[in-house]
Amino acid sequence: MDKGCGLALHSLSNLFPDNTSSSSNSSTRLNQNPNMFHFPVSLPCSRDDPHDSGTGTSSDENRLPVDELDFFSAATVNVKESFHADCARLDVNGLNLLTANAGSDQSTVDDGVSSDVDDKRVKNEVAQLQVELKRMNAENQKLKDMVNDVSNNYSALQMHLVTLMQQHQRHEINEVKEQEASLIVPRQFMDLRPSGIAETDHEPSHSSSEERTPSGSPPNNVQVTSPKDCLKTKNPVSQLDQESSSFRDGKRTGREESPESENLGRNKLQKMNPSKPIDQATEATMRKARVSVRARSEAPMISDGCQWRKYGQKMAKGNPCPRAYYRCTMAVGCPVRKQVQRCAEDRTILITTYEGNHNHPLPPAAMAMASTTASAATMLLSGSMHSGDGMMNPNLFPRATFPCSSMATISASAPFPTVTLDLTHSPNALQFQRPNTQFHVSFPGQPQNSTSTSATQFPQVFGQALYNQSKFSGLQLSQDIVSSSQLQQPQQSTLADTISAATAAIANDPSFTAALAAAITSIIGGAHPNSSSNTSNNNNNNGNTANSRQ
DNA sequence: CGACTTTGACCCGCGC
DNA sequence: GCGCGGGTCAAAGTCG
Repeated sequence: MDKGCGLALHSLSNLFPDNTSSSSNSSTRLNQNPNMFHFPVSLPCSRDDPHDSGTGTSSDENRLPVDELDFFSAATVNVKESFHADCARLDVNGLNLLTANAGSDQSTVDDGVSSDVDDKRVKNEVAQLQVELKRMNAENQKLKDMVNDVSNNYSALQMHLVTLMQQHQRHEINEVKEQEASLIVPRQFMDLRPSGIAETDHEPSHSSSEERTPSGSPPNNVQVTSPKDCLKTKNPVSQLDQESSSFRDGKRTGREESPESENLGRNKLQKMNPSKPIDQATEATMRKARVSVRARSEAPMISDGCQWRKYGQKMAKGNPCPRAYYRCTMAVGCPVRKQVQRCAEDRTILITTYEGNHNHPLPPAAMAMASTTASAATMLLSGSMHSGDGMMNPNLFPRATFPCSSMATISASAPFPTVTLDLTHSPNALQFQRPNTQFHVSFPGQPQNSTSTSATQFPQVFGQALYNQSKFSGLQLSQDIVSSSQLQQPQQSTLADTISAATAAIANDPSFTAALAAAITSIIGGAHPNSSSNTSNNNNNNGNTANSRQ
């Protein structure tokens, strides 16, 4: 009940901001913590304010202590009048507090009568508290429903997004294949590969995923297990993951889970079967497509909802900070890896590069990041893998305006096609300002100065993924990305507010859970984010052992 | 004792 | 062919 008293004091003071005579202590407390959540119940301690000197009025007791009764008997007129005025105003404010007792309390100073009155008042207060408790429970249930709705909507949107992306990719692949078919036909006559491979290579009925599956790999190496099939039907994201993992499975050699041997097998296979340069390049690009996130963080690693195991560390050239290599450990054989390195120029900037797609179910927090990487890989492939010279074909990108086009660059520095999201600029500027985030789209073999024509057409669907990621993964997000994604978002103004509040919290604490709490808080629209960020942050860190151990 | 990190060695691709 | 740099492996060490 002590906590309830504290809350009640704040509530009462909140209702009576000009009440200084009777509740000086409560006013003092309010001033000390003006941001405390104002629980709208103010019954048990409303009367002990004037003499709150440690004796404490317990509402669990039906009878007040004698000294308190004596206090009532000897109370000054000013205090009494102020108290009853408080009660009257409390009633006016719709809480119906103490009004039944106010008159009788004013009419008598007899201890016995006052005791009865206090009993009634306490009972009344208990009843009021119970009503309020019920109301709060109902409100909590509403909030739970809201959170569930948001989560469900997010999942549904994510699935829909990936489905659309796959459809789009298939469409583009078919178009390009038709275009390339006429160019490749003369070369096919020079191929020494078995005809069966050529048939499968150009089998029009195959989906894009099947086409990415190495047709030259031994069939018995392709794992089509029932759990994965279940994943395929359940989750489009997992379906993407399954595509990438299945083609890796086809490459596996002696060491089952060794990515190195995968590369080795892939390279050997490519040497043995050089007649499929396009598909092999496609596979390599698919595996090497990367999403790089630059964010300011003092933590050794950003929390993204996955569990990672460090498997290596190297000193990269030109950077005094070591580069750490992590592998996803949420499932055996998950091909997803990430590299974490601090920026050489600004060591407060943490550069996290993701590669690959998960082949297992993910928690919601990790789903956001997985969706982003999958989206990035898909988008990169749709623009890079089918152009004959390795250059990105802008015509393959859906038409979408990208507000930060001036900040987008195409770099040849990246060895693999890489999308870089630069989130290192001032989080305060995220509130309602425009471009601070730089968005880089890097492809190998492209000159640095061939800027932004392709990036301007970068699908806004990726912006959607980034929006989701930033909202649910604890990453800072610029209004640039958000604004592009909001082209598909209803309730734009409220979303902007939500994102602004969430990013403000994220700037202080880059953990996912804190961001989620802040986002939910902002959706709810009233509570203070500091009430939940600390504990949620601790919980989140527990889920990332690799992070905690560093 | 199992899970994880550290770190030197190894492999591979690429440029010269 | 050689050297460099990136990426990974795996034995040893560490931690809870």
